[in-house]
Amino acid sequence: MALTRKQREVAQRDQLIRDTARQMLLGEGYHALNMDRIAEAIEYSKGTVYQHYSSKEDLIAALAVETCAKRTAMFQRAVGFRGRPRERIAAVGVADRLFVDLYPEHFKVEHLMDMDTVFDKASPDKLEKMHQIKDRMMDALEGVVRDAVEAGDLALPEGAPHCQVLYGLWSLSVGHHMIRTAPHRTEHFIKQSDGEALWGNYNVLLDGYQWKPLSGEWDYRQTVQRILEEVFWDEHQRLSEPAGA
Amino acid sequence: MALTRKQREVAQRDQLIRDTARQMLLGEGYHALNMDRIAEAIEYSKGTVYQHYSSKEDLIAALAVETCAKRTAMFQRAVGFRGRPRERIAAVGVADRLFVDLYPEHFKVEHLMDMDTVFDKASPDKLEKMHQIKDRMMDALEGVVRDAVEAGDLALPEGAPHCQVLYGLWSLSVGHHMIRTAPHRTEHFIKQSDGEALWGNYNVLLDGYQWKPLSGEWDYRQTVQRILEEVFWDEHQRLSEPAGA
Amino acid sequence: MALTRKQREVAQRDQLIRDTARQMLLGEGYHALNMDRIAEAIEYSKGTVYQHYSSKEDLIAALAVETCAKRTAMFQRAVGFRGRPRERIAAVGVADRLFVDLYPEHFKVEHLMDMDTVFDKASPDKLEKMHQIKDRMMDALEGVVRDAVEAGDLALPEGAPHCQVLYGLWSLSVGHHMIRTAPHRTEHFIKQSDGEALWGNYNVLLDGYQWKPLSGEWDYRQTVQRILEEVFWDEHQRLSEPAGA
Amino acid sequence: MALTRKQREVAQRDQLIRDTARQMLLGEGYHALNMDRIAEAIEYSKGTVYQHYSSKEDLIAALAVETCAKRTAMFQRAVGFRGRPRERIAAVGVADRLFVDLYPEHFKVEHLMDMDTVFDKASPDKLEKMHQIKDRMMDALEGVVRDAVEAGDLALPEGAPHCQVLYGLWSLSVGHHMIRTAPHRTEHFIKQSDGEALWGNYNVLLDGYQWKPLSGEWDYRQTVQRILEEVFWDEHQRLSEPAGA
DNA sequence: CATGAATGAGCCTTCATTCAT
DNA sequence: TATGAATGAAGGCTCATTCAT
Repeated sequence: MALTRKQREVAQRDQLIRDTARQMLLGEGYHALNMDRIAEAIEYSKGTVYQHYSSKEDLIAALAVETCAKRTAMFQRAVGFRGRPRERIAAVGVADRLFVDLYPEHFKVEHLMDMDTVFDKASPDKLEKMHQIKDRMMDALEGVVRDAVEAGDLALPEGAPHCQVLYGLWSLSVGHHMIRTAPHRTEHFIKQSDGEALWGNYNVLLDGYQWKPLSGEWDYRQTVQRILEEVFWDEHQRLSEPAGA
Repeated sequence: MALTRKQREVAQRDQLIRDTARQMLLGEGYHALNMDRIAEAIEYSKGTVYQHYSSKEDLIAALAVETCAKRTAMFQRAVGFRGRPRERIAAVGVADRLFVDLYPEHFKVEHLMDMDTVFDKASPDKLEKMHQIKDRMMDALEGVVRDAVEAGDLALPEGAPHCQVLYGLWSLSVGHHMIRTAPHRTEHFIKQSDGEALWGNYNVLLDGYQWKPLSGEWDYRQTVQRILEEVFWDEHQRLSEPAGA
Repeated sequence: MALTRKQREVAQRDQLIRDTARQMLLGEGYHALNMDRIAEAIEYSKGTVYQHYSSKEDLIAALAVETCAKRTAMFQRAVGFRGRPRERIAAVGVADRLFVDLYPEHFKVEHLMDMDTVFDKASPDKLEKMHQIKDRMMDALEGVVRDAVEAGDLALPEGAPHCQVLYGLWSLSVGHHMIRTAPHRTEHFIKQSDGEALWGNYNVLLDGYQWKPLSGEWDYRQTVQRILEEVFWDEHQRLSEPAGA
Repeated sequence: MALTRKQREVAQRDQLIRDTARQMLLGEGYHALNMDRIAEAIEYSKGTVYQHYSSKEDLIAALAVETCAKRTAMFQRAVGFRGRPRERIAAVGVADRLFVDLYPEHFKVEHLMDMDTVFDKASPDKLEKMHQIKDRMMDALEGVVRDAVEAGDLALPEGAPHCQVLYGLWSLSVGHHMIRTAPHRTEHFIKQSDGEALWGNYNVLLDGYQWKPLSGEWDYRQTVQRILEEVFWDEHQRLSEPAGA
């Protein structure tokens, strides 16, 4: 048990490094993200940072893996929500909404992995892990679509492949994230609260696919409330608290 | 008039610089984009490049402005398509589809502007211009939505602000672009041809908004054909030609 | 006596460290030689390595001292070979030949001591020891030359100081070692087996000094055989065995 | 012709960089040799140094190539000395003696090329050039040996390959250089002036090979004088001048 | 105007060494 | 005594930017 404390410290610092890196990325942009500044910010030496991540690219990959894993886990839990497929896919939407707020820089990091030399220099096991996580995410989502089709709740348009609906939801989500985290003046169309914009379109798209809404009267609010309470209470609480707490 | 030739040469080189920068960005990624390589590629000196763009950030901003202007222009032309609002907004969808293929790096550049120090160092007039362009784009798009509502073709869901539908379309588009240009393995959901995926969801979203389709039988293909012929013949031709020509 | 086991363990580890360092130097070059890798290779911690050697330079000095001592010891035994001076100096030649094969990195290490900061940072007693060893080596060698001169077997050229012959042999040896351990393409002149090249010139140089060969017919092979059997049987055996044994 | 001045300046700085690097290597050892210090010493920026040599390894390779070329050139001139083979090979000896004094760090640099990652990172053309230079050197030397054999001046010992004599001379030279440039206390055997030690053994080795000396009485001094005057006057003068001049 | 040599701040990374446990 | 996490000086290299020609 003597080791456990050390290990905990290491794990904590691991987290600290990633959080710091994320914050920099979000706050001051890509160019502000460098190993020197991270070391300075966490008040450890550069060498120590390198004992956690063998290179800058490895760190970036770790950031991506971490949030991707969180996202997958949230989606898996969402998919497990008890109810009709439409309710379960709605839970995914809720998960996504929460995820944006919890990890607003997620797609920034993912995009970084493309622009940079990350693929060449990140440790292969991280890349492999990443791929597995994404596979699991797709499996979960596809499960809901399949269930919906089987249950007769969803009839895909003729010629539309099985995955098109997922691609639509995915695009909406990615686009939303990108627009959200841009420092641009986007007040053009965003006159709604952050989540509303995504959530509204999310459901409209599902409606467009004629994914059968629940029992005549579909009460968004109530279902969302149930999802939050039954599946994402922790995340919901965390976001409701004042930021500094 | 003696100056005119000079001016033309300058403008040509301007274009050459931007095209070269774009190509590098798309082909070899952000890290390969540097002033040395650009100068080398265009076979002019670095000093000359700096006479066109006062800094690297200024060049990147210019790239963004250029494609954004193209996009706006295409959207404006799309909006001017003669027909019912649904046809006009379909024309916007067609424009977007063409735009992705013509300037696949557009959102990469836009994203660069966020991650980088671009906003601080790019010339203010470029940023101003950018804003104007985006405003014009929004005006054009909003016009269609307003017309649709006035014509009774579109009834926005209760509580949904006027711009939500645009935000949905915009997110879809941005998300699609980002996913497209990622070197990731995205074969997960993309089993359709490039344009299909976007186009399909674009229309489903409109359907979701219950934006009235034309005259009972809505013939996608025929309308698209008309749009291409009447509005985007040039762009369509350019994309159909063999790349090298 | 309880300590003795501990002491033995320490001495063993001492040897292990030096052997490991040597192997790295020979196999992967100077840049691969660092305290981290040594610690890893011997499966002890870096701190432990530092308990043996107070600095990297101290370790390198120890390597040099060790092989230098071996070399001196071999030369002293060679010099003690029973026979005429020419036979005794031949025994030195045989010793050198064997030494190259046993410690091919010896001059690499010695050279390192020059290039590096070794002299400033190695423990003074090691440097002192080194000097003593070299003195002893010279004493042994000079003894043979003196005996040869006294016995009338060798008449140094006019004006040639007493030590010139030794300097010649020494240069030959050092040069041979350096050429041998270079990864260069040296196939230019080396068409002989490894030892032959050195051995041949060694004797030719002695002949050049008109160092009287034994009894009319000088049989290289037989004398070498006798030297190996009577003086260097162990070393000879060790080199004849398969490497892995 | 306008360019010529620039080019001259560049060439001069090229030389300055190499000279500075050499000086550091000789004076303060390998660890003192780094790009920062070189830049500082030549009073140019690091970037400028890198415009001359693309990497540290490339610079080291350049050092080696330069002195190796000088050496080859000197040997080629020596070989061209008019006289019997023995006189010509003596001229090579003289060349070597001068070379040691002119470029005392030569073999240090050559050795560096082995220890370092030089082979991997130096520009391939430099490595190729190096090889060619060495080939030319060997050709020149072999020519003399062949001529000596054909002229009946030299009868190689039975079984000794054609190149053994060259290997002997080469070893002597390398060994001498290494011993000379070592900061060790080598006063053990070196009681002669610098050149004497090498020169003496050089000739003794040739005698050992029974390479026929000239006309009964062979006058070293006079021949050396002739060689210096006819072939290496420049080098000889340069070395005779006070160092600082 | 065009050039491209020169600059130097800044970044990533390594590794000898120390010291609290 | 053994450990190995932490340190931070040092070094290699890049690249946006300037300016004398």
